[in-house]
Amino acid sequence: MLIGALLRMPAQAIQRRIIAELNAGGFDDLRVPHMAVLQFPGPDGVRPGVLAERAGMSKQAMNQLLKSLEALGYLTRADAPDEGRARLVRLTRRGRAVYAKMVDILQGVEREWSTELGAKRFTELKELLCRVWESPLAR
Amino acid sequence: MLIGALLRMPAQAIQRRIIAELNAGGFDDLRVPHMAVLQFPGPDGVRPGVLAERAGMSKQAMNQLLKSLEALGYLTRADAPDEGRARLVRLTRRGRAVYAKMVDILQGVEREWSTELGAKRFTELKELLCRVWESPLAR
DNA sequence: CATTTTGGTAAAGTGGCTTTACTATCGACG
DNA sequence: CGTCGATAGTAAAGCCACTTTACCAAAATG
Repeated sequence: MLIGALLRMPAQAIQRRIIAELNAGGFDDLRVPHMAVLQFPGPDGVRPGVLAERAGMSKQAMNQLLKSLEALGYLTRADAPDEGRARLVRLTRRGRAVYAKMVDILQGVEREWSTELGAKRFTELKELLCRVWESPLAR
Repeated sequence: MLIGALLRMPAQAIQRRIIAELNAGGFDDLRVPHMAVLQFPGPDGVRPGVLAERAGMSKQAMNQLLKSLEALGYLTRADAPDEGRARLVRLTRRGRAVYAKMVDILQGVEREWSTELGAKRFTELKELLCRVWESPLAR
């Protein structure tokens, strides 16, 4: 079993679970593509272009997602105070609520994995993944 | 940093790299959605419906991908010998070539990570991910 | 101040996925 | 053996996300 599949499968499982639990928990208007915006570390105080680059998509595509989430009441796009042409995404109360819910869900996943693997091994896993993340390989 | 991001980011990086290297290596007609078919453990000898379930999409969507890959010469859809209504996907020579290329790319990634982390830690990482995969959590 | 670059927006086009609907085959049961 | 429900696959229409192309405004460059 190669590393690609070993990372992809649990990552997908977590993604499906987040969507399902958000939809069941009062945020039934969120769809898979919206996750590109809400992904860690979240869009609050960030420029649209930066979000686009993070998500690996065009600025236009990101802008559509942002307009959608703005219409649904999760965020606003305000003019940046310092630079005339820039804008800043700000989460609304509802936006902060959904982000907090996502953190909750993920912490639930971590508790389950920790029980399954043992706390020591789970910590080890996270540390190894952190090392990968810090290295330039994962970019 | 929560486990969702720690798994997602390297998984995405690997995905991007696979696409880029395949496109640069003589398979420039493959797009991201096609990866849903070529994903481990590969489509050879498998029924369309099974592939759809693996990829987490409808049978119709999978069928469109299969038709696309058939038109590009990567696979064929033959009638299953045992059951009249079933079909079996078979990789063509070109299909096997691209699958082998994907394995090559992933082994390259594994070598790099192994160098970066150290062989011992990399093996440890894979073993932990295997444990997660074997447990029912990752489904 | 003119030119280029950068951040963002807008609209049309493309393509992938879902929904709805259908055919063919298999298995179970009377 | 024949009917009926379930299963495997296909087909077409609609929707939605993303790209492409084009554009405007503000900043940086000279």
